[in-house]
Amino acid sequence: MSLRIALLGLLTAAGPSSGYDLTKLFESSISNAWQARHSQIYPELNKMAAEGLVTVEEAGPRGRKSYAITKEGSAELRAWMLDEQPERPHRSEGALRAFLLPTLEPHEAVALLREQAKTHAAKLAQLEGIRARRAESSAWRKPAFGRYALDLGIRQTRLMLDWAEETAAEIERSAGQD
Amino acid sequence: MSLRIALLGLLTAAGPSSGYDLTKLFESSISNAWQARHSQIYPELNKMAAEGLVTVEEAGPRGRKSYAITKEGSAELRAWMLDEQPERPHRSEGALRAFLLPTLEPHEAVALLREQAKTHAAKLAQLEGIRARRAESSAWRKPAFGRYALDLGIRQTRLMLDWAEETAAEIERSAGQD
DNA sequence: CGTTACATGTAATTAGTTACATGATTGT
DNA sequence: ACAATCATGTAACTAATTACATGTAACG
Repeated sequence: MSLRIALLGLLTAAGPSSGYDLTKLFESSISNAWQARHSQIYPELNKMAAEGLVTVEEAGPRGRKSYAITKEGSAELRAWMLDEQPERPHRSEGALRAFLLPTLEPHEAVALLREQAKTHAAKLAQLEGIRARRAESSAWRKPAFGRYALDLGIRQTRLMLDWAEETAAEIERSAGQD
Repeated sequence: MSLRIALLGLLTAAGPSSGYDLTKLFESSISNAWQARHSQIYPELNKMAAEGLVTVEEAGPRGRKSYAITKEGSAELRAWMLDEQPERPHRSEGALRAFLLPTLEPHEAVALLREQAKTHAAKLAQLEGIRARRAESSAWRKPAFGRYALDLGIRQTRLMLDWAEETAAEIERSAGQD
């Protein structure tokens, strides 16, 4: 269901778009929140069109199909935002790795965490760059789109960075006592 | 692949266990990191046994099968921890909601965020309770198992709580200026 | 004329959820 | 006897990934 919601959200945020456009939007704007490949997006758009959540304006070069959200689509999106239960199953390879850290030798765990800290630092720099350069650059209909998710993404990345560094330091300290 | 890793990790952390035990461990200990139903766990254990990553000691009442990790299984787990690429696709309904916040009226968004803050506060209290009561209570072979993942979970939950409250306050402030 | 980007699809496979199905042991 | 818990499985379906397949328009 969430793919559908993400598509309806992008159509609201960016206005009428093709499947191709939406595929790129997944990569460029909400990849921290959700992602999908074109092979999943195209069939879903066709299903949604059949159900009346979006309309197709078949026009444009190369068989391009532009989709626009309908009243029904907006209602579905709104219902999801307001009604849906808060806590759905959540999977995180990062958290799984955290759980499994004690399967490694302390020096290996420390090296792994330091490596990950580097990756998170790079991602953090990238996200902060986006925040600095945002403003009117984006294609959103309201400037607020993307802002809250970006802020959340920056906080989460910083959290992972701090956690990795502090946990590495802690393991080093306790291993040194042996 | 991650289900397999999670199972190998639990068998390392808790020692030989049945599919039933592992199903409960998913619920009670690593639900923040990964979850799986028995209908996914049982077939996966059988596949892993066929591939030699675990051994079956068919014994115990009610057709209970106890699984133990093998050398090959440990090697697979270790390889995943050390070799695997860091950034795999990540989906988060929480982040998707954050992106979609501007589709709501400001007062609705504020109400939603405050509601979520409550949920996160409850979860935080629960996790901190677990941390306070831990020590020798758990079935882990090393006391460190669960500790790093629990710390990470607490940090992440606190982050969501803070983000929800601060974002609610911010939206309220900017909506008040209209 | 060739390459890159645009543009849409389907097929095969793997991962995960929900529902169905069955039976044994323990405790009251 | 009854209920709760232990214990394992399969079937049907939905979600997602990877690979296959095709063709058009724009740019140099």
